[in-house]
Amino acid sequence: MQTNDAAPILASLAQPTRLDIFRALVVAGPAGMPAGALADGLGVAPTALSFHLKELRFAQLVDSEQQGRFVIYRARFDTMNALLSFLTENCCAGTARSADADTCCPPVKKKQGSSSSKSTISKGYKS
Amino acid sequence: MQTNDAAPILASLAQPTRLDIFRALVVAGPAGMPAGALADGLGVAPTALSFHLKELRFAQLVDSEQQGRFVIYRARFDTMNALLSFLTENCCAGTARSADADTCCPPVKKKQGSSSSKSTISKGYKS
DNA sequence: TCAATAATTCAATTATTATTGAAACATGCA
DNA sequence: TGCATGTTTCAATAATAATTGAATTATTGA
Repeated sequence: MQTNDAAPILASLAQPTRLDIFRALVVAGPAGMPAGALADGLGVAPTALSFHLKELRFAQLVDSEQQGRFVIYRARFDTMNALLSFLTENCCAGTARSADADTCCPPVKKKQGSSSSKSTISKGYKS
Repeated sequence: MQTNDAAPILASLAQPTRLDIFRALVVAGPAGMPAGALADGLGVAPTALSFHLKELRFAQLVDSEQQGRFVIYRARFDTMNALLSFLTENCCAGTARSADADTCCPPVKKKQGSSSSKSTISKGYKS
């Protein structure tokens, strides 16, 4: 994944209603939920819900499947996993990962002076 | 963390330039980088960079510190960790976490029929 | 003090997103 | 067929965000 793939996915999660929708679908798990149950549960107007679900589907964060007159929505864990990997992939650059619950690396007491690591964008500057 | 805390943080990452800035700062680690080096490395106009850094600072994703005539920016790992925890906290609802690299849970072959889990928003519907 | 460098603020423009209500489409059942 | 339910589309409006260039502030060194 790259910046330009990740940004639209993040954008679709960056809206309270959509974030709530996605989280509800994560909790619902593989069984998914029909649109109406989401609307009722979250107190969102059907029109607004449809709009947000469309955004989430476009970002590949959810799947939908028609079941009778319901449309069942499911969270796409594969996309979420790819996003999380992308967000954490440079997190531990050069440092060991904490044994603790932290997913991204904590600030580490570093020793100064070793010249810039693998960054392609670091640029010399004199302090 | 709650939806309304997470959404603005996600929003500040949901913009390609800002995502690149943040990732560059993650790679730079605790030493951080001055604004100008980011501008040069990423090819962003100083004005635009300032705008985006302000957004990131507002979202508490970066810190800044004046050092001489440079302003050094650093990624805030604490905020990123909190965000990642929030995004993954319901991921494995009821299912064992994969031993693999997946941070969020993969879809699991589920058995149907057990009534809705701990969701507060699930709502009965007949398929 | 003056000039040069680093960074930010301001104002104007453009582009994108979210919300609403009305209408339309689709499915299931009497 | 015809009505009720579930969901989506459309059009209009309101709100937010991003980009640009010019001007401003702050720091350093000649």
